Amino acid sequence: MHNLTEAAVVELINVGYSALTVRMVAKRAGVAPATAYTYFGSKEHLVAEVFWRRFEGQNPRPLDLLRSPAARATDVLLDFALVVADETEVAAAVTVAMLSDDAEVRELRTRIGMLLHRRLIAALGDDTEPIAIATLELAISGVLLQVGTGHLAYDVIPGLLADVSALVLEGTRS
Amino acid sequence: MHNLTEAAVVELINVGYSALTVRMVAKRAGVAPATAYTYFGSKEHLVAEVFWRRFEGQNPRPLDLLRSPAARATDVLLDFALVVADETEVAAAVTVAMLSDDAEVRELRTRIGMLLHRRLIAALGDDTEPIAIATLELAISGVLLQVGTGHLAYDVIPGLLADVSALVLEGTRS
DNA sequence: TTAAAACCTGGACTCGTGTCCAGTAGCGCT
DNA sequence: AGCGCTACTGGACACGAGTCCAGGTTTTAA
Repeated sequence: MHNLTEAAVVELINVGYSALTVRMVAKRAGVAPATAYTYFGSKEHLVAEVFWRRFEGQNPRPLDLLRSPAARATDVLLDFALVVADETEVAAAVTVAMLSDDAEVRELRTRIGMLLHRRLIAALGDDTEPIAIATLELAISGVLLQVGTGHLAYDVIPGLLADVSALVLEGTRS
Repeated sequence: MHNLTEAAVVELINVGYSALTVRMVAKRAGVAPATAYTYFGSKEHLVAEVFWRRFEGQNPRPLDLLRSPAARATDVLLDFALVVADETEVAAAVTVAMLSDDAEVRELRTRIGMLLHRRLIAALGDDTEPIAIATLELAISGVLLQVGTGHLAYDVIPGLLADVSALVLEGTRS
């Protein structure tokens, strides 16, 4: 079952999301297709789970109050993005899968959103302007989306997120 | 062929994206499935085309220099979001479809991104900070995504976009 | 040791995707 | 009227998603 998500990653890297078949993932994990479907109700659920496992399993950097709020926000967002962004195929797959209207995927989506929200609040303090938090959350969705579509390269993400955080939290423009 | 995109919208509203079948859309448009596939190489392409047609066909409000830059940006973003956001099913479908790695969809994605970019530049002037434009673009992607997943309701969009524009372009926080 | 419970398996099934192609209808042009 | 071009058709095809189930294997616990 753990093997399944790992096998899914390998398949993603090898053949990409659209060519990924549950049957192949199952074979790679040494398991019958029917078994795979008892754990993951859909291809989307399987792939979305990859993201959730990695994100949840991450231990966030400790809060460092000496750094600026913008720097702390950047760290949180960067951790989030880097969960998958260094493997373009995986990022693309996860982005698509996460949009499914599958019940299990919806559940994961909610959990991920809440965890990210909590981490941002933890990093910034709960007296931060809600609109600033919301804007950061919208921006990071956008980043994931752009990475998934290949319109944003991996190596510009850190700089971009730092700029966005600075703009949103400090009004540092240009 | 025009009938096809219109039929697709009806189907989306009736049964949603995952249950939408090209065969049904074709039948509704009074055309054989094979014919549908000569115009649209994939289900994703068909749905993405709905967005593109509507967005391109929109005639943008005239530039009103008396209003603030933030207000002008809000208009552009709002026009973009409202292309589909008032029909949740359509928004969800378009968001998913747009992520496909299909060549035709990639093409549409690029065109849409460029047109939005041009409209923002036209509204704000080409001396606007690139990071501000980029943040707005990321945020609007995020909005589309959140609407598509049902995590953002239609009626909060105008207020949200106005707040984001104000924050990003004027540093108006709280 | 043995019975019950939990888990896995192969294989069949429905249905939609996307492709292909030989045939036909319709249209403009001469 | 006759020609040719383009558009559409229907039907067959390979293949994967997701479901189902009867039977087998392993685990647990008595």
